[in-house]
Amino acid sequence: MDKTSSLSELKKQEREARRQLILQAAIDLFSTQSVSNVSIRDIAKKAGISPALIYRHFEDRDELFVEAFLKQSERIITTFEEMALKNKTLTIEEVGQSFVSYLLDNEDFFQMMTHFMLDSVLKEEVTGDFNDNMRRLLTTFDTSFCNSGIEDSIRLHSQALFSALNGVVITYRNYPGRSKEETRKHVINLTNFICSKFK
Amino acid sequence: MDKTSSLSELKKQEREARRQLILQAAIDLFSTQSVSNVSIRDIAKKAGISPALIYRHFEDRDELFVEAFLKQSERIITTFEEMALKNKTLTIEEVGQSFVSYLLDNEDFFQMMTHFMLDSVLKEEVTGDFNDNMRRLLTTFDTSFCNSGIEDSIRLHSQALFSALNGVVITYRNYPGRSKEETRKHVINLTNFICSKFK
DNA sequence: TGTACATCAGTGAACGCGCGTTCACTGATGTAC
DNA sequence: TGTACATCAGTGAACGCGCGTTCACTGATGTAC
Repeated sequence: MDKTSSLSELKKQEREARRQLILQAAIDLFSTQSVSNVSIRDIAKKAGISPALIYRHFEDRDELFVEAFLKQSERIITTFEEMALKNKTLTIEEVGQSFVSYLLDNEDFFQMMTHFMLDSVLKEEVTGDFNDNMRRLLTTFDTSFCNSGIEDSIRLHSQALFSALNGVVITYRNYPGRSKEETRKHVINLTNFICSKFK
Repeated sequence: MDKTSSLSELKKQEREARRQLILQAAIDLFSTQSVSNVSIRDIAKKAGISPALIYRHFEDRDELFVEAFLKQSERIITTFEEMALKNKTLTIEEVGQSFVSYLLDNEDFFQMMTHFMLDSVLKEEVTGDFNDNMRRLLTTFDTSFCNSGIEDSIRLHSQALFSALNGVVITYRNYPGRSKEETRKHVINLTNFICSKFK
C-alpha cells in the first residue's frame, strides 16, 4: 500500500468513524425516547456537532434512522447467533427468556423495532436487508425448536413465538399503574407460559 | 319535567352531540393515519369546525385522544361481550380469529391501542377506566378458555393469548414487501397456530 | 521550496412550515324586571 | 311586551415554538507545478 492510498484510506476510516458516531448518538437517544420524538438537532447536540453536518453523512432523517436500526439489528442477531453456537442444547424457554430480556434491557432496539413495525414504510431498497436480518434472527429461534424435537413447520413456530413475545413486551411493558419490577416479572411469567405451550 | 329543565336538557344533549362529533372526526382520521400524525387542525377540518372550538370541549389534545380511545374500547368490548352471550360454546379459535380480524378491520382502534401502549403515559385519573376496559375484554377471552375445559390460571391464559395476538398483528400487519391479502392470510395462519397451542 | 488552487469537513444562521394553544371578538339566545 | 344584560357557542388570526433541511461561508489540508 503506497502513501497516497493509505492516506486516503485513513480519510475513509475517519469518515466512517464520524458516521458511526452520529448513528451512536441517535441510538443513545432512542434508549430514553421514542424514535419519532428524536430530532436531528437532538442528535447533533448529543454527538457534539452541527445539525448541518449530519446531512453530509446521511441523505435525510429517514436514512439515518434506517441505518441505526440495521446497526442495532446486527447487534442482537450476533448475540443470538453466538448464543446458539455456544449452547448446543438451547431450549425454547432459553431463547424466549433471552429475547424478552433483550427487548427489556435494550430500549433503543425496542423503540426502533416498534417504530419500523408501526410508523414507517420502509423504502424498497432496504426491505431486502430488513428481511435478511429477520431471517437470521428467526433462524436462532428455529434452532431451539429443532433441539426440542419439533420437525414440522419450524419457521411457522419461530414466527409465531417471535411475534407473540413481541406482543407480550409491547402490551405489558408500559402497563399503567405497575412498577418497573412488577412489569418485568409479569412479562417474564407470560413468556415462560407461552414458551411452555410451544413445546 | 318542566319547560326550563327540558330546555337545559336539550342544551346538554346538543353539547354532548357536538362532543361526539369531534371524537368521531378524530376516530375517522385514525383509520388512515397514526395517532401522533393527527393534528387538532386536521380534526377541526374533518368535523367542519374551527380548531378553537375543540378547546371548548376538551382540556387539550391528550384528553381528546384518551376519550376517543375509551369510546372505541367500549365498542370492541360490547362486540365481544355480545359474541360471548350469543354463542355459549365459544372456542379459543373463534375468539382469536374475531380479535385479530377486529384489529385488522378497525385500523382506528388498532392505531389508538398501539399508541397508548407505546407512545403515551396515561394520566393517573384514567388508568382506572383503562384497567376496567382491559378486564372486561379479557373476560370474554376467559369464557372461551372455560368452554374448552381449562380450569387453572384462566386469566394468565387470557393475558398470554391477548398479548400474543397483539404481537402477531403488530409484527406482520405491515410486513415489508407483502400485499394486503398475503399479510392477512399470514396473520390468520399464525393466529390459528397460536390458538391451537393454547388448548 | 514556494505558491496557486482544489477539496472537503464543518458551521451558524436562516427558510418555510406545521404544530398546540390562546386571544379578542361576534352574534345568537335566554333571563330578569 | 319591551329592554337591558348575561351566557355561551363559535371563530379567524395570532403567538411562540420546534422541526427538517438548506445556504453561504470558513478554514484546514492536500495537490500540481
